[in-house]
Parts: sequence; C-alpha cells; structure tokens
Amino acid sequence: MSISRPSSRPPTLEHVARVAGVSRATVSRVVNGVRNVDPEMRESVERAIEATGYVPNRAARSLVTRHTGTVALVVSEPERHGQTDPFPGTVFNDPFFGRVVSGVVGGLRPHGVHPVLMLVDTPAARAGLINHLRQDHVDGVLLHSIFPDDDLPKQLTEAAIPTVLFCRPTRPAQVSYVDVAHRDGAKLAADHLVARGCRRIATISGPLDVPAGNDRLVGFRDAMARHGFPFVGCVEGNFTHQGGERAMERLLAEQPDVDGIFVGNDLMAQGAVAVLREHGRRVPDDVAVIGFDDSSAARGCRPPLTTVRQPVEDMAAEMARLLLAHIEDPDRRITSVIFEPTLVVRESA
Amino acid sequence: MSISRPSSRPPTLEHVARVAGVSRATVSRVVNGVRNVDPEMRESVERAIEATGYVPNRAARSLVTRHTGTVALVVSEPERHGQTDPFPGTVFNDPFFGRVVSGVVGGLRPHGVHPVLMLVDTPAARAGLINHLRQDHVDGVLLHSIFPDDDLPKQLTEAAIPTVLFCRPTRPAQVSYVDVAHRDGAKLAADHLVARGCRRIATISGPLDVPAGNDRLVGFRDAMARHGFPFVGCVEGNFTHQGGERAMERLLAEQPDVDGIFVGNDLMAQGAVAVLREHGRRVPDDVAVIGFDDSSAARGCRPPLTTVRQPVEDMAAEMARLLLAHIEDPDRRITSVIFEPTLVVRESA
DNA sequence: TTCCGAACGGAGAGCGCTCTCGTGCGTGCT
DNA sequence: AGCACGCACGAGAGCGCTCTCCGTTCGGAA
Repeated sequence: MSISRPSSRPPTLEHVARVAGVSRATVSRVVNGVRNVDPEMRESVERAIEATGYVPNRAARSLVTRHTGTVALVVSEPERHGQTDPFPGTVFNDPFFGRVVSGVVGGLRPHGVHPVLMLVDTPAARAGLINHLRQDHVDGVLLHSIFPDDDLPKQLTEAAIPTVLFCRPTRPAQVSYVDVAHRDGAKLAADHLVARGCRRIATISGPLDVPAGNDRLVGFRDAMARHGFPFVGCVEGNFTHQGGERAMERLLAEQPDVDGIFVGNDLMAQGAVAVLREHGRRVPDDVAVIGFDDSSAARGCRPPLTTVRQPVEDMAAEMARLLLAHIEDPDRRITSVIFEPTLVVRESA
Repeated sequence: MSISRPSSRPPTLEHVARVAGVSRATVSRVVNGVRNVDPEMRESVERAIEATGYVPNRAARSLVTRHTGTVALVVSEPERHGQTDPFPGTVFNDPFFGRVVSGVVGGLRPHGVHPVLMLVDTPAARAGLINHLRQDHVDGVLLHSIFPDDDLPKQLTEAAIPTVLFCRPTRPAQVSYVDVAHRDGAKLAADHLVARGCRRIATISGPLDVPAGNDRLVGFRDAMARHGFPFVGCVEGNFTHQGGERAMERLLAEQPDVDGIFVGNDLMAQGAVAVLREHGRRVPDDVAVIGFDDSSAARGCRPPLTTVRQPVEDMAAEMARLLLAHIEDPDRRITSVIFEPTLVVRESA
C-alpha cells in the first residue's frame, strides 16, 4: 500500500477513500450503512477498510452528531462524615451494586455502549455533576441514588439529560424509572410468616427516608393488618450487616418473644440471624427470618435465607434499555416499569 | 446578553470570545491556563465564561489533542458455558470487584477522570476489544483479568495502549502491574496456624492456573516446610463460596483429623466454615480457619474470620495512578508495585 | 531617542467526521 | 422521442476546539 500517510496516525476516512478510489462521503455511507450504495462500490470500500485497518474516530463523529454512544452510571450516595479512609464507601461494597452493574452491562452491551462510572458523594461533586455531564457529552444517565431527598433527578431532567432511575425518586420528578413492587414483596413475606404459624411477628426495616425502606415496612404492616395483626413492631436499620445486628439486639430487648421477623434486606437479615444464634435462638425453629433481595449471599449463608427476590439484574437491564429508548427518541414519554418480586423459600423461614 | 446564538446549542469558545471581546485563542488560553494572559483580560474572560455558562466540548478537544480524559476498566473473565441467564457472571458478584472499583474511582477522581466499564467474557468481545478501545479513543486501560492464560495484556501493549494490570500477568508481558505479595501472605497464615498449635494442617487453594491461586499455595507450603511440615495437603477450589463448601467436604473426607486450614480466599473460607460446623466441628476450637482478602464479609460472618488482608482499594488506586503516569509520559518505564499483606486476627483462628 | 527582545493577542489552519446539496445518469412514463 | 423523476455519488461546509505563527505592544538598555 503506497498511499502516503504519516505512520504515526491511524487511518482516516480520507485514507480509506483514496484507497478505494471514492469520496469520503461514500465511505462514510458504507461505514454507517445508510442509503443505497452500489454493491460493487460497497465491497471495494469494505476491502479498503480491511486493508487499512480503519476504525472510525469517535471524537470526530461525536463532534458533529452531538452524541457519544456512552452513558453514565451515576451512583449517588450521602457524604460520609468523619471517615478516615479515602475510598468511596458503602455502595461499592454492597453486593447490590455488582448486580446493578451486571444488569446494566448486560442491557447495554447488545447496543455496543459502555457505561462510564461516576460517583457522587460530596456536595461539590453533586453540584458539579451536571456540568461534568455536559462536558463529558454523555448521551444519558442511569442514576442509582441511595441519597435520601436527592434532587439530582430533578436537576437532570431540567438539564434535559435523558435519565432513568433505579427506584422511584424520593422527590417528585418527571423521569422514567424501574422499581420493584416493594409492598407486594413485603406482603409475600407477611403471608409466609403467618402461614408458617408465626404469631409474634416484628420487622427490621431499612432507613425510612428512602422509598425502599419505607415501602417495605408499610407493605408489611398493611399485609399483616389484613391477617388480623393490628400492629407490628419495627426497628429501623440501615441496610448494612452491622446495622442488622444492632437492630436485632434492640428488637430482642424490646420483644424477646418474637417468633417471626421480616428484615428489609439480606445483609441485615444475615446480621440478625447471627445475633439470634448468639442469643441461643434457633433459626427457623424459634424465630423465622425472611430477608429481601435474594443476594448471592442469601444462598450461601447458614441457614440459607428465605427471602423476597428482587430481579435486580433484569431491572437494571430494563433501566438501560429504557435509557437507550429515551436517547433514541427524546420525545418519548416517561414511563415506570415495576417488577414483581417473588418469594424464595429456603431454610430460615 | 444580546449575543445571538441558537438557544438550542450550548455556548462555544466563540460565544465566550465575543462576549469578552477577545479572540477564541485567548479564551482557550484562559480555559487551559497556558501562557500568560493579561490579568485584566483573563478576568473579563472568566466573567464571560460565567455569564455564558460555557463548558468546553470534550469531543472537539479530543479531536485535536488525541486524548479523551477517560480510561477503561476492563474486566476479563472466562466465558461461561451452558449458562442460561443473560447476565455477566462471576466477577460482578464477587465482593472483590466492588473494592477494585472503589479504589479505582478513588485514585482517578482527583484527576477528574472517570472509568468506563468494559466486560470481556466471550471470544468475540476479546477479539474486538482492541479495535473497540481504539475507536473509543480511551487514553489507557486498567485490566482486571481473571482469565487464566489471558493474552490481552500482550495485545494491549503491542497496540501501544497504556495499560496497568491488577495482578501479575499469567503470560509474560511488558506491562506495569500492582499485586500483593501472595507468598508473604500465605506465610503469615502458616506462622499463625503453627503458633496457635495446629499440627494437622491443610489448605484449600484457589484455581492453580491463576497466579493468585498458585502463589498462595506455594507460599503456604514453603512456609510450612520451614516450620518442619514437609507436606501440606491441598484441595483445589475455585474462589467461590460454593467451591469452598465442596472443597471442604473433600478435605474432610481425605483428612478427617485436620485442625488448621488456610483457605485461598474469604468466600471459600466462609463456605468451609459452614461445612465444618455442619460436621459438628467447632471453629476455631476444633479447626482453625484462615482466609485471604479481608473482604467485608469476613468481619460480618460468624465467627468473624481471621484472614490475610489484601489492601485491594490501595492497590486499585495505585493502579489508577500508575496508569495516569504512563499516559502522561508514554516513555515511562514499566514498574510493578507489590503490596504487603497483613494478618487480621479475629476469631476463626 | 532608537533598537531589541520579551510578552501577549489574533488569525487561521486544521483534527476526522457527517450531512446537505448539487450533479449526472438511468429509468419509466406520456 | 421528450420529459420528469429517482438514485448514486462527490463536493464542500462546517462541528468546537487547539496550536502554530505572526503582528503588535511595551519596557529597558544603549
């Protein structure tokens, strides 16, 4: 190939065009598969692409098309106060995060787009995010917020950045989201505990200022009321293992005769089980425990956890697809997709 | 502000220049902080930037500078055969992954760069990655490979893409990496078990075709030999909880009188502990168990796991910094940074 | 005052791509 | 045979930025 080109630079459309003996425009049309191109010419262009090892330059393309083919996966979490270690905290260590990533990657991959990961955990980052997103020229945002009272959703929609949330927004916002029917899940747990014969039932909830925490509690109490239990004691936890332990200690102090517990997520449920055992209670014989999520640990722990399965991967994949659809058609009206949880009965209840 | 500009488009350098009454070049100089600009002029430009809400367009900038300010976090894992679910598998569910991400984000953030997440788990993805990276115009690659015999490192360096690995490459390659001193960690475990009085010691290793698995086994046997134990029985596991259970079952069958076990990672250690308990063995009284990693679960499980701590977050952050340095100076010579593990004594041994 | 150099601003040429527009040709209709 | 239409392709104008090059200005030394 005697086409002169500085060897340090990758081949461009121009080079391919010269090799194929056509114009840039034609090569572009072949590359993007638009309009009718003479089959013969198309083939010669394809050969030229092959020969030169041409790969389109995204930056140049983005510059004119004004979109990048990447989306941001933004994780918004509260600032940690008084922490000494410099690393982002809770989210990434939550097994939940891995499942979300897994689903997002799964949903995005067929379309050849990759998520860029952004963490927002300081007021500064929060304030700068919008500008950052504009600058980074990201096509859309997948927002996973565990920040109570987050106004990022509103800001994003106001900035006209296509956005889809994981979980219903805390504050009202014109934005699409995926979620699980928390109340239905809680009902599943209530029904199971009652059917199992538990009569002194309590619950350890997640933080009540986030929908996932509150909805599960409300749904549980609601379902229990229908079963004739007018009030169900509750200790508020924080969705962590340790939080589950502490909540269980308190619950045991307040209600020592408890025989069935619905716990807001699996992490806390494991903590609760550990504490119960330390207090000599057998699970499920003395106390039945039901978790929420069906995290991978739920299967592995002892006893294996009966839990309300949340199809996190499917939800995250759907979130990704929804975002792609919104990017494709900016006028698409917003929607919510609610997934039904299922009860996975193992040994803890 | 009566500067005419299509309201649908974000402000450009040009607009800012007009508002400030200077040339594009001057605004560019202010934005990039290069050369000296008259303080008065600089200030007026800054006011104009403020007034217009200008944010530089990355695509345009990338087009000329030929770098993007983003790096890829590539996760390479073996293809899963005969799996039915469509989601990427093991890596994302491993708590390890979250720690790596956490460290990477922590190391990248001070420099304003974000990782784009890419999963490589099929031959097709493997083959297409290099082109994909060129196309995506990523400045560098952080590679976390759990693929035995991966030749991605070699391919990346041959493609002259700045790359840093998490863990020593399986095949020799001219590439920087961070790693932990697996052997030293294994020695820590050996010393502790022996000091504790264990005399019938065995080990459950990770996969022997990955360095992390093999090195820990070799290091352990080596240290044990120095303590006068000429041979240490080993069952090979696969770094998963379930794999730990299975390995423990086998170990118990082969060596029922075992009183001390070093397990290749925490996930397997937890599985092993569960199986031991099911067989009526008390941990640590009958059998002492030491894990590896110090994952968050090690602290939460019962009994809390004595384990060899690997400073994953620090390692990942260092990996990120190393990559940034390689990007900054492409001629920088490759290095390895090895972290020292520490023994975290809890209750299991 | 004259001259030189340093310092700073502006003009303008691209970076590699897309996309509109215009040209020329072949086809079907009257 | 004449005309209009459609289709394939090329020309060329940008997208928003950086960076080199050049002109201008100003200060200080002779």
